[in-house]
Amino acid sequence: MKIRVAIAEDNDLLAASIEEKLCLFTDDINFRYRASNGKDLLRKLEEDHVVDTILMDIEMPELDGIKATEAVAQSFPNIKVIMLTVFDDEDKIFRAIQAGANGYLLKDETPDKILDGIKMIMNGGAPMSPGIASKALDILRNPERATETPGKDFSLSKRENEVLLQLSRGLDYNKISDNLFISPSTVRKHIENIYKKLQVNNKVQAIRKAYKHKLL
Amino acid sequence: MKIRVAIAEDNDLLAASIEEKLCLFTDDINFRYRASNGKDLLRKLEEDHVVDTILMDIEMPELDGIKATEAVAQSFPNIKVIMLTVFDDEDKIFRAIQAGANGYLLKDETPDKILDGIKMIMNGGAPMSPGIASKALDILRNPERATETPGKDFSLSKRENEVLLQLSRGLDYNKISDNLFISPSTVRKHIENIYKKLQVNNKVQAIRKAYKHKLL
DNA sequence: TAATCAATAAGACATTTATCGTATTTGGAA
DNA sequence: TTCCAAATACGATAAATGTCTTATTGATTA
Repeated sequence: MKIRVAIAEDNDLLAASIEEKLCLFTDDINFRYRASNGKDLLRKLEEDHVVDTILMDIEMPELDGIKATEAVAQSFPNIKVIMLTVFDDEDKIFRAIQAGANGYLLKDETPDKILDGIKMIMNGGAPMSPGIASKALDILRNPERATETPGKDFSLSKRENEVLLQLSRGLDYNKISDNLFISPSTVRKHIENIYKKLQVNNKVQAIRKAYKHKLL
Repeated sequence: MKIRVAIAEDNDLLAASIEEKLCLFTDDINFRYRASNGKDLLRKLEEDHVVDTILMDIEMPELDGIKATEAVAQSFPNIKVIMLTVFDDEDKIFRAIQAGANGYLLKDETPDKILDGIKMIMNGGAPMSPGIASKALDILRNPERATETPGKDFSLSKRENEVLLQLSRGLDYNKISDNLFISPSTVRKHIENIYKKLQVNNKVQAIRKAYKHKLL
């Protein structure tokens, strides 16, 4: 079966050229659609998420490739993301991988290398341009660098932390309000504020994020 | 302020005697109520959870002290539980502590020791009869023993595990159904079955339990 | 002193969840 | 081959949750 691919790239010419080259090169690939930015991509995925791999540019208006990758990994864990970009600095690589990218190729890669990458990623591999791979290893050698993500400060208030703790125990609003001696309305408001601060919109996501950032 | 105490004990005479002795002995204690079994206790707590400490017997009809302790720790994490019982075998001690008991006293303890225990527990201590304490240490010395709880087999099916994984990522039913290519109804049914098998009744509890037992 | 912020509380509304019951299909075990 | 568990699916209903708005109080700070 053909591998279904989508591409997120704001430069029309470049997107068309990649698409064209890949299609000329093989017929193992089924190009589903192209999005011109992260927001566009997410919108299209909501309608038609039946895609195996996304070629993702980093620099895009509206919503950049890293944030988009984060959203894709969150909502569609089955979809593999290959960053396809001109940037090769450690920071970008690191952040892309943290966001959930499964591969990282440079745009000057030849079409057959890109095709290899797509196939590799479908087999659970992690395609990377040579330069990228070694930088990735550099990052791995310095675990302090990798440890800088957690411990982020969302400045939850004391009360919010208490509520969060109770939330994480699986209690509902009423039980929490009983335990903290405040009204259910207040519990709701606290939770609403917690969601805003953590940028999530349900309990499980809040707890996950809190764990990840060592708030729990 | 007086310490509010409840007692769960199926033997009328014994319960009355403990209550009487403690009240005679001091006026630091405010006896709220007595329950004659675990179910009764939980019912009374639902109405009036404003209790600081519960003296809990292990052997009780309807719902035993260990299960009741589990339920209390789950729903009212603020309430401290002191097991007050004649059993001193390692297994009971271990399971009581696992269930969330904060102290473990033998029934032949003198009233003033019990009173000490109640005060100690309110200060974050862990009152234990001497024999119990050393057995508790024995258990701690054998971590394998302590590790026997997890890894329990809830025999979730393959599909149920997949659903559980998605649940743990904070996805809602629709997203999960998209990702697994099944209808939302089916996702709901799977989750219903997961809840039954894990004996929980919401997402967060399911995820907690799954983590605890290494299903995730 | 005025401006903020944390904590409290409530109402309204749409959406999501949790719990039932019921039913069909399918692959493997007895 | 019959039986069963697992996976699929739908409907109904009540409860819980998520989102928004508005408002009061007390503490802190600019």
